[in-house]
Amino acid sequence: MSVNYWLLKSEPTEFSIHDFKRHPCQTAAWDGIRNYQARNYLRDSMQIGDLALFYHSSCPDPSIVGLVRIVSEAQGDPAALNPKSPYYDPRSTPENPRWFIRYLHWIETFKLPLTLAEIKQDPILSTMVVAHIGRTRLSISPVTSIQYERVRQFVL
DNA sequence: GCCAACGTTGGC
DNA sequence: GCCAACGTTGGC
Repeated sequence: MSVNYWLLKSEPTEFSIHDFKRHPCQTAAWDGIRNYQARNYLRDSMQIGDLALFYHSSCPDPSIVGLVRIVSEAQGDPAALNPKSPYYDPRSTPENPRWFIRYLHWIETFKLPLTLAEIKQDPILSTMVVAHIGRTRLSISPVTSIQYERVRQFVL
């Protein structure tokens, strides 16, 4: 079983890579996914041990800023069951969850973040899903091993 | 704050 | 099942 690579988007004002590093056990639930394609990646395609590039969006300089690891199976998102949560969804039940979370573990904050502008300029990285207008809404996207290795060359 | 892109909803 | 209207995302 090989390791898959992913890219996960987070707004740094909500939860940044720096918040992640300071989080207890450097482990946090990845929750609030309310997009079906992202849900399917999270629930069906991710495997424990997979690596994910951590991307800061909706900020002055959108960038890949670090690396995290998927450390749990998919679990029902409890926020979907809480009527007071902005992520509440009455169609989700404990027996039949509609939305899911994964626990992630912080691995690394890159010394040199890789900006979206740089991603778009690179012939290999410009093929990444995140670089394409219209796919920017996808909060979880797959990354190839070639793309991942290319990112590593920049952030070293 | 603008707006392109596109997912979701709901009437038919 | 089509598709118009609407809502959301997110770069700029």
